[in-house]
Amino acid sequence: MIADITRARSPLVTKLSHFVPLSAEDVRVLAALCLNEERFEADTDLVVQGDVPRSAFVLTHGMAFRYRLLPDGKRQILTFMIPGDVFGLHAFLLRAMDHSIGTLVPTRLATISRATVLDLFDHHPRIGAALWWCALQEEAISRERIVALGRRSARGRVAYLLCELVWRQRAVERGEDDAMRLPLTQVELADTLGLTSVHVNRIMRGFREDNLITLARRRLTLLDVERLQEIAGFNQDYLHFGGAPEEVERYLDRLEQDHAGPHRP
Amino acid sequence: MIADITRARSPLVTKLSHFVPLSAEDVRVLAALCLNEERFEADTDLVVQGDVPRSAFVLTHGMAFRYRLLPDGKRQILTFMIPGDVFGLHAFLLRAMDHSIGTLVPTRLATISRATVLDLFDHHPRIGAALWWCALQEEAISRERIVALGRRSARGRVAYLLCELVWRQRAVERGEDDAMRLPLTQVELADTLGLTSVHVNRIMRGFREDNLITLARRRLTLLDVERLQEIAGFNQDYLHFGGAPEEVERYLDRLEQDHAGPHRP
DNA sequence: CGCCACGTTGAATTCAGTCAAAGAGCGTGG
DNA sequence: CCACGCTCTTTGACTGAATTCAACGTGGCG
Repeated sequence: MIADITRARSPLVTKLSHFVPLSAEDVRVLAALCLNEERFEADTDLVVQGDVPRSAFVLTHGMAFRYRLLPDGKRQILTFMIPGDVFGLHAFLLRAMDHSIGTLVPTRLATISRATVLDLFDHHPRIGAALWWCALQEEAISRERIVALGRRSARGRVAYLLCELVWRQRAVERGEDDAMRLPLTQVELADTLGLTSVHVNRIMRGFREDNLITLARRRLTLLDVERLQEIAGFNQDYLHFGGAPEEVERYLDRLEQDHAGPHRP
Repeated sequence: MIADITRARSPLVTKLSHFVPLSAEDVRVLAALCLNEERFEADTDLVVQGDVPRSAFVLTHGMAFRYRLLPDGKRQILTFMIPGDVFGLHAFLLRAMDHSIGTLVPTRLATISRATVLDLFDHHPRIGAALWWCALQEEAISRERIVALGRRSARGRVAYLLCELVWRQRAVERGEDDAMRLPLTQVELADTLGLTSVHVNRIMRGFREDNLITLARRRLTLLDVERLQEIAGFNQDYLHFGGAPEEVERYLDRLEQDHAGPHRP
């Protein structure tokens, strides 16, 4: 039974495990969360600027992105969401979304009701901590994006984005470490990095000519991660994959025990 | 007594009140939080990249900024913190800070221990909600920065930053609506907006020549907010000052009552 | 008074954007 | 099966916004 769950380990579980070690019970609870998936086609808006946020979601398959449309028609892509990413955990406090979320490819979401979110925080401290952690990581990713847009060259920005996506992918998927599906057009890369698609194209060509990447049929492979990270000034520390400090571990153990009584009588 | 507290209304209370209506009790609790201030000089690092985060802080006086230093010596300023801003609420989950925080002017902080943070969330639901809200606002500010850096012209970026700072200031301070202390050098503005200080200088001169701003002895006044917002494509909605949806209000009322028993027997 | 950090200005340079057109890949339907 | 049309990619020539470099002001403070 446990073996089954482990084999079928969802991206969510894999990701959260990087932050906080989860109990078998936690894994079971998380697996249950993802049972009711809803499917969406590619190029569909999941959430639109101005909507009232309702529940939280886990992205279980596919890929999506947050974006803002400006009055003059320009678009800025804020972040990409890959399997295992959670969003809208506390957004229900807001009156209106300040950005939209759209799919890049056919995508599946599991909805988490507000009640479930509150229950997770109340009764599953390790999951609660891990979810907080996801929020922290997302903030860190935003900060890194600001750094990239503010102070990196166009080449550096492209290299940085490729590195980030591959590192995040690594954290939720077994197997191929330096390759991934990249269902992004050059227009989308440009709208993410504050560049034009023409310029992105020239930079990608450069990378291909220098044997740093291959990109065929929407598959990206980083041939020389070292060199790319150097170009990007990339350091994966900001993703904070690497567990909690001792102190937090101890704290969570204590909470776990406090809950053990009522929950396993 | 209550009148006294109201008169001395701290920036923190003023800011949180924009999000969730606070009870007199809440105001008292928040006032108590800010009693033990620690003072720091200008140009001092409060937190350094790599530090293990320990507790949370409220900035009560002065001004600070989050920043990242890059290997090549460049600096990117991430956000500015003004009185009433809270930081580090959940950062203690992390092993290491991925950025630093420094003061711009003499600044005072009140420390909130981890235990206090947890107590606030457990026993003062309205404060807890308001603090969550602060986190949401901060995320929204980061997203807006990404939009500015990615898709706005240099002129638009400068205008946007001035608007944001003045709007945030308005939310914590009575009186002058379109003016504020701006203790930033042009180098700092440049490091915030992904520009060079030379270019920032030329843009500010332009704004002055067009009678859009005055800037004398570190005091900034926006003479034509409308026009500046137009240049920036600025819309204050992303700051989410404006209260919670009905639904959340009702939910908080319920929680409040649940807590009324144990706390006021 | 004179230092020093910050602000201001000009001229040359460059990185990235704009515009325009051609090529490649892919699904669809004749 | 191939031709068509669509979207995305690629390429070149030109333009322009912002940077770089370098010098000169200036105002606050010891």
